Amino acid sequence: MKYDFTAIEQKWQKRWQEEKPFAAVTGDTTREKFYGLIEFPYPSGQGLHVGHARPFTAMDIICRKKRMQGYNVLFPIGFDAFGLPTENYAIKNHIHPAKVTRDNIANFTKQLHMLGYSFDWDRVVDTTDLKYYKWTQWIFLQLFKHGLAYKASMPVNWCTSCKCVLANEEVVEGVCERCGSPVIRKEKSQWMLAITKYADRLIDDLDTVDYINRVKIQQRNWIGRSEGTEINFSTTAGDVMTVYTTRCDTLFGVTYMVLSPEHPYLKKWQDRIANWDEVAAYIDEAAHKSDFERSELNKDKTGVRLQGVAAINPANETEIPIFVSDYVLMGYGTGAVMGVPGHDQRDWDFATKFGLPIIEVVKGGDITKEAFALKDDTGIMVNSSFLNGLTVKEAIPAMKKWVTEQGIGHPKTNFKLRDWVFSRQRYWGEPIPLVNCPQCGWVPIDEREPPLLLPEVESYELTDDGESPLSAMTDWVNTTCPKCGGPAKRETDTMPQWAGSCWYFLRYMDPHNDNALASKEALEYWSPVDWYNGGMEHTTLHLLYSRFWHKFLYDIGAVPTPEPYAKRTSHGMILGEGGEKMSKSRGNVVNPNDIIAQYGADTMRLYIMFVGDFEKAAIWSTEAVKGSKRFLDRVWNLAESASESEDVTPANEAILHKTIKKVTEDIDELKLNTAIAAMMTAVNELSANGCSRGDMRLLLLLLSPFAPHIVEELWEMLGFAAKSGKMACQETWPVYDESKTVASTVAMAVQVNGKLKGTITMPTDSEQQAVVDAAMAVDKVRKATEGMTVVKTILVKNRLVNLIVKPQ
RNA sequence: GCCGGUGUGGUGGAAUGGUAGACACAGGAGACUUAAAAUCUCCCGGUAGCGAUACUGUACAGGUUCUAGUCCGGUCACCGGCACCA
Repeated sequence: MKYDFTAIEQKWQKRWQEEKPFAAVTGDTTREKFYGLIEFPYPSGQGLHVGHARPFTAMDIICRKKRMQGYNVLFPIGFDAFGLPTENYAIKNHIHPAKVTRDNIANFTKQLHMLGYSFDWDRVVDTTDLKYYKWTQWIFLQLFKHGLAYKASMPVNWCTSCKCVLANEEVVEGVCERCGSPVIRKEKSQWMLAITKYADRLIDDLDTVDYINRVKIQQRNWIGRSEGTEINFSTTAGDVMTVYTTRCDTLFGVTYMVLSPEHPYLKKWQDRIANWDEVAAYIDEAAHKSDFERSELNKDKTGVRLQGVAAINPANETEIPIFVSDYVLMGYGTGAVMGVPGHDQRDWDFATKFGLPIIEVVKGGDITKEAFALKDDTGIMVNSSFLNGLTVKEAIPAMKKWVTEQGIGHPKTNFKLRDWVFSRQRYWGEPIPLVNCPQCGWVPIDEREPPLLLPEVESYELTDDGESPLSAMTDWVNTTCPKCGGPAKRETDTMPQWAGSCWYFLRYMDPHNDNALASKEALEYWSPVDWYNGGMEHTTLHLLYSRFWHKFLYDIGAVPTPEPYAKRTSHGMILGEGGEKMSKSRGNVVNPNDIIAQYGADTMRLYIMFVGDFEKAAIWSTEAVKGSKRFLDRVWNLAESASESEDVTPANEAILHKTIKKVTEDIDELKLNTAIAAMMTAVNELSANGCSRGDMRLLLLLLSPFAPHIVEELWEMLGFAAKSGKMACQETWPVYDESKTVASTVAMAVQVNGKLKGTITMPTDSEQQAVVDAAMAVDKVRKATEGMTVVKTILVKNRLVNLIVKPQ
């Protein structure tokens, strides 16, 4: 019989879905659970991409093995379906985004089935489903009620093409992450989420979870905790000006101050500033630049000195000038910095340009050439009164203590992380369930009322002033205040795409619940997610946001664990044939459907796992796919030629046990490429030795998570299915016997002075004397040791012997 | 600039400090075939040699060690992230 993959795959996919579904979770909550999670896809019009196949296949393998090992496994799938591409497509083609979403989900579903993934299809989640997003809205309302959602007028990133506010995280190199158009700054009243209130816990609790290191490091750097000091400077204007510094030890070296152009004192001091016209012009210029332009253009420092106002250095009572310069950011610290040109390179550049004095307060560098910033702990304090003679490390706490005692400052922790801009002036997103009442302010809709439906609109186009399309729907906008009953208006902004993905893994635990986001029992049993795999690109966005929401839900008692994911791994990208990113414009996108049609889904699954180290980027090669197909052909032929015996062939025992061990361990460590290589080696050996049905049985069980269709077919063909009444995927995962993985003899390397001279075959666990005797019998060893004395022998059991020799 | 990662045959990639190149792809030789495809067998880092073999080889130049692709310090290149963060 021929290996007809198309027929086989259709047969088994149908059976798994209709006749013998095996992937649904069991209600048996006494069994140990395993919750394996992949990042649910955005159902784009392009359909599934080989980039999806890599993480999906890996987690499918892990979950299929866990099921065979007896776990109660939850392996769900869903769709993150709100978002701009769908909305833009809808606008362009005049099709309702809900319809676009439905069609795309149907297409994705078909493609996912074609790859044989063992998702629990009863638990599909769609973020645009009212039954789902009413709970997204519910979580938002809880955030609002706890003061973590607030409205603020602030400069926001405004995409000139999408006509939409973007989060800082969505702006890449000054352009919109999605459409590539320039982003400018614009003042707008926005809903914000106070993620910064959780900054400390988001960092500290990383110690409690098993994430790969680079994810932890990236999150820590993104949150950017910095332990410093706030110090108050008095000014000749009478106002006290507060600065933030991590180097309070250099206070005696401060020779000027700089304010950010947005600093409120500038306007306040307008009448005192003699050169106000010049200052105002500078402020205006800065306001018209995007963040990107500001950082681009500021390689050369610019700024204006304020005439008529000065500050006093509290350490030595010296009067120092104040500047305004756009290298100081209003959004970080206090929007004001103290200038220490001797020990900060930016300050040094600035002081040199404006001819300001440079004072050395830490000895160790040459401040006439460049700033002596903190390197190692080499510097010793000078010109600093009571700090003189101390190291920098000693001086920092000493100065913190001093400013605190003097009442002019205090230690302060700052974060780079900003609060999350949560509004979008868009249609295709969750409506924000708030009402603005002229009497009562912002009021949440009544949670007991029917959920706030995203209404049908005539047009999804933005209004001319950049407001959401919803704002044009006066029937919907005009409502009554839930509190006082007076006339009020609904919020017309919607939530960003990240909202729905913040908690979807909770919904999978109990997806049809109408009374809660999930039942307490389901949450208790399934939390936390045992293993979450996803892309590195989501490390600082989705992964951080969802940890934040989850911590909040934990605080209000809605979920039982402080962290959502126990373990996080990350896959590398699949690059096109030329080693470049796959993209439509490069024309190097590989469609999994084409590979499935030509080679079958099992080959596709195997190849995408065999292509390389899972965590690293890998280059796709359609040529190399053949190798995986050939392997399956060999498995097929081997099964057909297997002898009737259901016992394991003695000659194959060692290789089979070794392979069970290797595949079992490699799957747990996500080393799927070497697991497959081990099975290839086993097949090569079994072919050479001749194999029985008993041998085949073990091999098929190991291969079952990787290439499930062909395995089920062969399982049936060899009569195992008829005998046990079970499919291979329902069988018990094979266990290896350590003693059987070891062969009776081993090949050992013989070295003389560390150089390889030959190999010898020895009984396993041979003692040193026997090994040395055998080694000395090797011609090359005898030659190399002739006339020499062996001064030392190093034996590594079952691996090598190294003879250290010296002339006699 | 800072943070993280990577550097191994023609290619993708393997190697708890212990025989570098497993397993594949491509290539070469042969078998089968009228022929091709498929399949099977063998070869396949470099230099020298008919060959046994010798030397050499994991980005570069060092160090530690009986032994280094692996550990340590330095340099270079590439990839990803952040970027005036005080």
